[in-house]
Amino acid sequence: MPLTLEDVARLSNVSRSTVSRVINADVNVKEETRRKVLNVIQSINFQPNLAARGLATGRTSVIGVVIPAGVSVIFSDPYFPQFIQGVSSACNNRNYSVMLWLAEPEYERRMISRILHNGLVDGVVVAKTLMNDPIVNSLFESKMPFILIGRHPTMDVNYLDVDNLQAGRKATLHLLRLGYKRVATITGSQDQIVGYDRYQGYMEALQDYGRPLKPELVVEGDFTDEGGYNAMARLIPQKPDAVFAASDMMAYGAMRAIYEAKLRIPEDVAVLGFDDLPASSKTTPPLTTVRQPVLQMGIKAVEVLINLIENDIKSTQQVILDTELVVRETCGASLRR
Amino acid sequence: MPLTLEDVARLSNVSRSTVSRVINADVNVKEETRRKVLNVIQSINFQPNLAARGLATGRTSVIGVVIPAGVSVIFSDPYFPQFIQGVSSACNNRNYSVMLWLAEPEYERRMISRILHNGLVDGVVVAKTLMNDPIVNSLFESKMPFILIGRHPTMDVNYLDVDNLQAGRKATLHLLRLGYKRVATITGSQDQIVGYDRYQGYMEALQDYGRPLKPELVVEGDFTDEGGYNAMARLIPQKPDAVFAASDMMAYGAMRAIYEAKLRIPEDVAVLGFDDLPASSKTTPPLTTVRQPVLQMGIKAVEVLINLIENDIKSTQQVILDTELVVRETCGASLRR
DNA sequence: CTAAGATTTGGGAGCGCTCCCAAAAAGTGC
DNA sequence: GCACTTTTTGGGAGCGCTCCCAAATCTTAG
Repeated sequence: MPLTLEDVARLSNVSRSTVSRVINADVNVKEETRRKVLNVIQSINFQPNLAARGLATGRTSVIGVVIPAGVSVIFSDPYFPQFIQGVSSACNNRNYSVMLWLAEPEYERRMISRILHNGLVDGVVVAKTLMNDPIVNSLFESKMPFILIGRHPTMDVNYLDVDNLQAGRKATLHLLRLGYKRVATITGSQDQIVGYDRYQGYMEALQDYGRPLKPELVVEGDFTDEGGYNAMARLIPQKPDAVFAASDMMAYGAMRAIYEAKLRIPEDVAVLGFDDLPASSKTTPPLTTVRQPVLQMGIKAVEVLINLIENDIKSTQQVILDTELVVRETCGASLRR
Repeated sequence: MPLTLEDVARLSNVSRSTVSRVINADVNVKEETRRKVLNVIQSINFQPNLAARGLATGRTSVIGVVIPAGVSVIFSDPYFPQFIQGVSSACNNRNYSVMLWLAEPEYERRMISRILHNGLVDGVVVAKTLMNDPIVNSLFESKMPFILIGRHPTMDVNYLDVDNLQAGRKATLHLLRLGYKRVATITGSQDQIVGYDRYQGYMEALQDYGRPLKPELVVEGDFTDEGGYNAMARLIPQKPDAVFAASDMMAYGAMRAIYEAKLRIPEDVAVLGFDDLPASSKTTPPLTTVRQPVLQMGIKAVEVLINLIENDIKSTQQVILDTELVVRETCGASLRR
């Protein structure tokens, strides 16, 4: 039922091969012929069958996006929709399609097999890398092009990241410069590289300022609202005057905990987040935070990946994007100067 | 480089055909042979090439998910991640893969072409239907199996929905029963069917109670926080004592507007939302809302769709899932009885 | 006008799988 | 042990495309 190259060939009095050349923009076609064929293609709205093309070329023009994050995170964090939006947009642009895999532990092995051996995709974007992700190891051993979002601490792989360490440092320094004495942090999960890096940045900032690291002012969260709330509840008895939360979601939770303890923001406790989610400009008071270019990360990741695929590049590439400190009210900057 | 059926055949001393039978669980294979072949498959971790299979069978075991909603919505609404999670989970379960398309106006025509004519997918789930979506029309005219999330007002198509009208009615009745006299509503976009239906439910509830519809108590929102805030700002001068927002996001915005007007919730204005987002149990006070089984919707939609595909069903199917009124604090139920 | 070269076109082979039909093997009854 | 049926297996054809090589056509210079 669907149309084939052969149909187009017949209708335009040329051969299958010539039609194929026209479709693939081969230069060796007489202008007149090209026009004739293009007309036919247009008029019957012909689209080549991608399975057949994939079989013949070994390429599918599909890239896979793997989201290893657990269920809880993807539910509540706008990071992923935004990232996927970027990926999707870049793919549309380059005429690729997006295959989405959410890693569920039960299916993980099967999923990896499919990705690697089934010939479904030309390359893979791994959104949010865990410290020891089996997918990354499998990809590394295969010859499938892939790019991680978030640097990898040990392997020499393609990745795209923001400089979380510098960003964490920048955020913490901002609080220290404002004169806070007991700057606490709610870290992200330490099995995620971003969580680890932002915490390192916190520690470096303390060092820059010649302040000792006080373990009682460090609590590990899990990037969720809930986690931020619980962490802050544990932090409050330690009387911090400022807290750097490694995600906006955790900052929201922390703010709730602070209010429930009848403390004021930023007068009693200043808060600084990370992500600049859309809601962060609308908290009371508006949240000071570090903005990540999430959409651009999706776009850029795809561009790098497609470049890798199409030009068969072997050397690894690392891309670092900038973050930006967005100063609003919760850090108390307007009060303190 | 990748392994083929022929390789497996050679290694297990049978023919290509027999291996194919084993892989496709054909009954006409001697048990002994099957075991032998399976062993080889296991030991070399063979995975059939899906492009080749797709070409031979005309099926890809991939379903497409189309999200026509505009950029702004997908950014901030946890509905989509959760829905996709359901879709993905059901697909993993049935050994399908998910192709994701976010509709961007510039690429819409091309996207539709790819979906319909490229042979990439066996069927399509359209998440959130707009009133006059070109994608729906194209799908309807093609023979591609598809299912809409959200009923279609005029066409006889497969869909899965919650009974938004009843839910809107149930929500409004809840407020009326609590004795509120001026029950306002912030509707969803009226070019989305859900927005329209929930508003119909609101009107029916008023009718049930013999109350006239007061146009000054109805403002159209766009399902976003921002839209809810603006709508509520316009509503406040009309002195409503309760408001039914057609989404939780809008309810959040409305609550901000109410607080900024120095009014109390629920004493001065009661609020009722729709969706039961994770954050809704944590607003101050916690939001009374209508819960939709979003995850189940994703799962169920895929199950219906795969059934349609695999059994080549022609008659249309409509599935309606139940909603649940989640009574918390913002409706003032605990105060009023 | 012709030979050599450049441009353009056509058709075979093959990508890895499934489907179908026919051949081979195994089973059955007398 | 033979004829016949049933089960199991093998191999050809073909899905719709690309790639390659050779054939056809057009150019150009002598």
